[in-house]
Amino acid sequence: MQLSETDKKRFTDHLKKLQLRPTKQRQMVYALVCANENHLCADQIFAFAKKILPNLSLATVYNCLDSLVECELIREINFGRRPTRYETTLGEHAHFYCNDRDELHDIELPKSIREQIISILPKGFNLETMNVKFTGTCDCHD
Amino acid sequence: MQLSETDKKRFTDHLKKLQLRPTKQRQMVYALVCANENHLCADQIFAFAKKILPNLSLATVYNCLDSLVECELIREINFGRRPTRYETTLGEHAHFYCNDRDELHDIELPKSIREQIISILPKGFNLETMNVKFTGTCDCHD
DNA sequence: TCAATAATTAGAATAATTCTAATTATTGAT
DNA sequence: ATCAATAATTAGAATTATTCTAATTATTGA
Repeated sequence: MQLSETDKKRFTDHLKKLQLRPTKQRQMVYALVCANENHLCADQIFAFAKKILPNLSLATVYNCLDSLVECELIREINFGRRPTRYETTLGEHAHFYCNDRDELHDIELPKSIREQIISILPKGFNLETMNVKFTGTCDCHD
Repeated sequence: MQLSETDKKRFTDHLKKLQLRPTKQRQMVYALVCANENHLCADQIFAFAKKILPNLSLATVYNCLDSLVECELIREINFGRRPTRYETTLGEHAHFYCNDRDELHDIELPKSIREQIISILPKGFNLETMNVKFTGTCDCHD
């Protein structure tokens, strides 16, 4: 639940760039997103964080997540109508959503393929984000 | 707002395969999804359809959409936390969501690229759907 | 035409998220 | 360190999209 020195620096630096304050709530939320492979959603983060910051409000978790996304420390992942999940913004990859187990898996996306995908965009489309998403079932039992 | 002969046949055939009944509500909803390039969402479909079927209920629109998806006449498109939109299942393509105008655009996705993307999935992942999604802004004024 | 079954309806309920207004914390300037 | 200005947090209400429920109506095959 603690940030490494590197992540702590990343945390303060990214926030500072947008003049956002490094509050303990934001740090807690960021630490939880970093610590979990499992791509937590807001209410899971709230449940965990509440144990350590008992006065924490769910609205604050949403606010924190929004500002962490804004300064690009974390990214949103949406699948269908399921609640938004979050991950740290380290490296590009695709996502696989397992219907059976309601779980997300990261899938490595080679840079060359990523570039090919982006190249299909015609003129006049100004790209901000690109996502590759799979759904299905999987044999993983982690 | 009327289905072509081809689409009408597609409609009854697909439903029949799953023993679903070709009701006038389902046909209306299907016709609206087919007729609109604009990838309507449930409440837009409801608003249009209500003019023609005044007793129509929003729940029915959701039910119809669900059964049309189930028998693969239409497909859901989700972007972030926005309401689900729908399109007919004709051909594979990617989607571009324009943040400025809250609009979806179809982007042609060459088969070869699609195959390459699918090939990144490791063993143990049993694919059901694959989606390529872009966000950004665009110059389109349609 | 009738019974069985499926679909529709209206409205209530839910889930995730956003908003609001009051309180508290953080910041940079003194 | 202190203070004013500003930003963030909080609790709870509100909203949005969607789903559920139970009663009514339509469709189907015999």
